[in-house]
Amino acid sequence: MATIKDVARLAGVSVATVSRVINKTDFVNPETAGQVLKAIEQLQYEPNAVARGLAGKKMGIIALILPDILNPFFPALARGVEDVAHKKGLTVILGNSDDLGLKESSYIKVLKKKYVDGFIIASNTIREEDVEALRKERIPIVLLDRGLNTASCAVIRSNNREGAKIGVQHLIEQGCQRIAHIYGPQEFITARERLLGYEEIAKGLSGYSPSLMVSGNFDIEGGRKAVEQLLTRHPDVDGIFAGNDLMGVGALKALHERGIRVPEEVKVCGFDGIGLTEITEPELTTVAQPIYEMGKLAARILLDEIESGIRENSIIELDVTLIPRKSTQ
Amino acid sequence: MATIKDVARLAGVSVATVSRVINKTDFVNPETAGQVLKAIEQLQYEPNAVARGLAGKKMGIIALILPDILNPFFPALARGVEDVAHKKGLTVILGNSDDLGLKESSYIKVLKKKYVDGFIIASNTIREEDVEALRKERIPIVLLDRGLNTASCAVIRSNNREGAKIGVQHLIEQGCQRIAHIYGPQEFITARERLLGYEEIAKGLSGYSPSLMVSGNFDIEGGRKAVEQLLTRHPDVDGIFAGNDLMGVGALKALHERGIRVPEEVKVCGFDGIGLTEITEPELTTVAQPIYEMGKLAARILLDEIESGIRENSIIELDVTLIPRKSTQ
DNA sequence: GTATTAAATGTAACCGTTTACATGAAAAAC
DNA sequence: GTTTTTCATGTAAACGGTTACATTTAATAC
Repeated sequence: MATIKDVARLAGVSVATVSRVINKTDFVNPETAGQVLKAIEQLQYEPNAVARGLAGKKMGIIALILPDILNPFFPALARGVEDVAHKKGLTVILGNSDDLGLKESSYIKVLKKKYVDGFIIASNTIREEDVEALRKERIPIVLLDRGLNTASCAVIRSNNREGAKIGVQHLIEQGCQRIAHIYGPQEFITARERLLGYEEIAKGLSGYSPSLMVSGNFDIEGGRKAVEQLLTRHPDVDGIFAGNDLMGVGALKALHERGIRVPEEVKVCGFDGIGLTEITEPELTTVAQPIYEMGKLAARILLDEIESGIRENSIIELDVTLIPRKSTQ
Repeated sequence: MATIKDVARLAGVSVATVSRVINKTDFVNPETAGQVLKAIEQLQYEPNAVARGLAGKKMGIIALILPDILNPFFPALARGVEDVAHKKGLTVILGNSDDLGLKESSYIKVLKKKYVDGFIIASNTIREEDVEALRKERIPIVLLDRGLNTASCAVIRSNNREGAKIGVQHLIEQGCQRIAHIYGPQEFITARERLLGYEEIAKGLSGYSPSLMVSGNFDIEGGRKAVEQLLTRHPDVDGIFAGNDLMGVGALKALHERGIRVPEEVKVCGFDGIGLTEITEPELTTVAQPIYEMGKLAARILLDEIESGIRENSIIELDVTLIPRKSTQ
């Protein structure tokens, strides 16, 4: 592969001039520039990204660290990030943290050494110190789904509490009186917020009882078990608001196993809006986050910060939308 | 951040010696090495990966290019690749090609400039020339699901034809007589092989007819439409072998809409073994590929080639396994 | 007509490693 | 007691760019 020196030689100029032409970083006599461009064309020259990276401390790579790409929530996010990055000529490094602080830190450490331009981290467990360390080194970072106590960097999330209220409200409108909630791990702010949203509305119902809230671990199996537990406590539930779609699916499964008809006897609403909700039987009503858009937005904000160098601290809360389907009609 | 020069200074040796200690690339007096190690520790020194990359033409990054991470087949693959890479201290760059040759080439071009150590490409459309170009520059590459005509690099895939035979055989064993096949785009070798496998077995059935084969585009909607078409042609089908799980899901949906009971009236079998198959109602019998394992294997082979420098040309065909579920019992 | 400024380009240091080659000291060979 | 090896380390040239600063020439000011 040709190097900048080859181009300089062929064009009869110095490497500095070639660099100037390539990067449009300084004025170059149009005639000279023409020579350089011709040489570049002739040699099929392409600047080496690593050399550039070494000189400029930026490799044109953004790091996307998320809990687990196998969790159906994250592919859409990743795709959103990648689409924006790709359009701007950047590439994306993907890391699965399994929500393990240690793994996260290790990714950050390794990737800093690779001069990634910035980080997008979807994490419920990231430590404050990690964010601070990045901030100190002026490495841009955008967080997804992280608590607002930390406004030391841009945070993108959806309006979880409002979403929960919308979901519960919908169940009420569909005629439910005894509405249960399956909540996710309370370390996760998203799970906490949704629980609060549920409580806020459900508390006002005549059939309300705190024991209508059961824990479900954010996965299918958790949702199933939660419903089994719930049914022994409250055989008379007529609505279930699941803290995410996976638990919603689990709920549907458990109900189906027990021969309880959805939506006739019990209505179920999920949260997230992942693709799965369209293939259950019945299809699952859900409070949908704009997942793909969140990924795109995160990438855009990060790229802005990378380009401008000015730190973005805002917390952006995106609206969710109810998608009514068979499971509640 | 401390550099190798700082370490050299503090330890009172040359940078070459430090480099030797770090990389164990040459003998160093244990006492000197001790000094160096102490200095490294004291300065919290970590070698800069980009400088290393520039010097060694390897960034410790592997590129994973796949059609679309949103397609539920691929997250498991990506996770397999990433897990192996991470264990060896490498990172993974993810690219979505949308099965567009142009996008693929563009990724390859960009990533070569970033000195990625190697490529894993899951593609049905990759061009021979792209592979050759990489081979020529001695950049390791592993292909997933690509035709055997090209044995100029390692290829990993599962035994699609055999899998199809197993699936159809299973339907027969469950008592089906008129078994239809929904096939994927015939540009894809996987789709062709599965079709061939189906034909091989189905041809022998008394109720066989070529019009039992309908095209379905490898997605849910395609599967649904295919079944609608199929039912007008052959209202008496009693078994459907879908070329992949997504079309299998579509088939279930179409049948459900028409009030045709699965498995009582029609049995359905999919192919791939993605997670979706466990949440349909009824759960979908499928011929499962070891997706996660394929990802791991691809990464392992690639890493071997990267380390050893010796070119791997084998075609590895992995076994598939039938997972019998409600949709065929 | 000299001083000042602007325009265009070159020189060389720097980014942080690796590594071929050179060097010097000590050990082995004769 | 030289000569040859071996061992341990240093020197400096890559790797392939960017960029601060210097330099040269032409244009403008006075």
